[in-house]
Amino acid sequence: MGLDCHHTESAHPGLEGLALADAVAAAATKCERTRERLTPPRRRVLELLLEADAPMKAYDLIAAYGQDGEPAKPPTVYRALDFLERLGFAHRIESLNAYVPCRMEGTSHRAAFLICECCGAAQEFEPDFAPQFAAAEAAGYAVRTVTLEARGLCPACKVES
Amino acid sequence: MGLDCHHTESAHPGLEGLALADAVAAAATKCERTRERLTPPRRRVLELLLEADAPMKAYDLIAAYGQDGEPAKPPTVYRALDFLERLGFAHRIESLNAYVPCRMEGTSHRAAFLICECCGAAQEFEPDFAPQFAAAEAAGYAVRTVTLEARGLCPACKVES
DNA sequence: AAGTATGCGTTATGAAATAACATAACTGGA
DNA sequence: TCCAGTTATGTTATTTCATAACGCATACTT
Repeated sequence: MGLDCHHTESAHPGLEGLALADAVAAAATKCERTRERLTPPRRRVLELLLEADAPMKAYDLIAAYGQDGEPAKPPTVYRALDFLERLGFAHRIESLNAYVPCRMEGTSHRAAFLICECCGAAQEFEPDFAPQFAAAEAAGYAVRTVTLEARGLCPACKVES
Repeated sequence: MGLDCHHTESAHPGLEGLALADAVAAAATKCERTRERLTPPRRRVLELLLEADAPMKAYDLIAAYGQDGEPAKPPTVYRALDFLERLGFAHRIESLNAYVPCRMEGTSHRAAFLICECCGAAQEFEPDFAPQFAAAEAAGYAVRTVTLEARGLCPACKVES
């Protein structure tokens, strides 16, 4: 999927310049409030995710890490991703083995994505998990996190296919 | 997660003997109806999934494949898994990199799981994706498949923890 | 200042999945 | 029944994804 799609529009073009700086600053502020540390590797990985137009693979992040072209070592990036996920700044998309910055406001432990199988775009949306929660409670489960990944075609790709 | 859980009960104990044979026979019948072929490797992997008490990793299947202890080659198992997923006989649980036999009747392209972070059990449940579908349609997406994975504690583990 | 916890750098390894190509087995016509 | 097309398997090797383990550095906390 998502191989050689010619639909070049991106639902979420990456951030640049001021917008990028603002987004990083906002994350830094949030960290300060909770006494978390947005250290250089964490900040760098967050930047890379925010700059990207599409979900990034861990090894893409590793390759892009150094401004000078030097790659990072894998644990550097995986640790940063763990942190960013823990704080709700990023999500892992399981079915893609890829990562995106969080586009939603409140960082509840929930994430829902519409993934285009043609162009590879992944759009986060606000999930309403009420029926699923109800089913889980009925089964006696105590739910902590929920992730949902819907696969199909985005509006642009739907038209042309 | 699911490391050294002492809660030995399994929500879905594996099948044995007649129950196992019946389940495989049922799959064979379904295949005949749609002119699909339940070949020996496919049948063997399905058996292994049905026998298991919990989600199985691909390399567990590879190791357990031969009755004589001989492992399978990875492509053998991955191809069988592709087939079983395509026909709705098995599901991949993305957040575990593991596979389970389908426990639900109708094989729609949907799957929802309650995954216990303590004992590793994964219970399939019937999803009601109405609100998510509505959200997707509203965004212009044409949804093909949906998977949902809820993580938390199963009833048994909830009590003791 | 000492002790503890957290994070980073580094090397190496482990785990999960697929590419590529050759061979074999079904399927459906002529 | 033979041939051609398709589908499935066997096999080797490789790629992709992720973590273990260790030592050092930095930051909180008493």
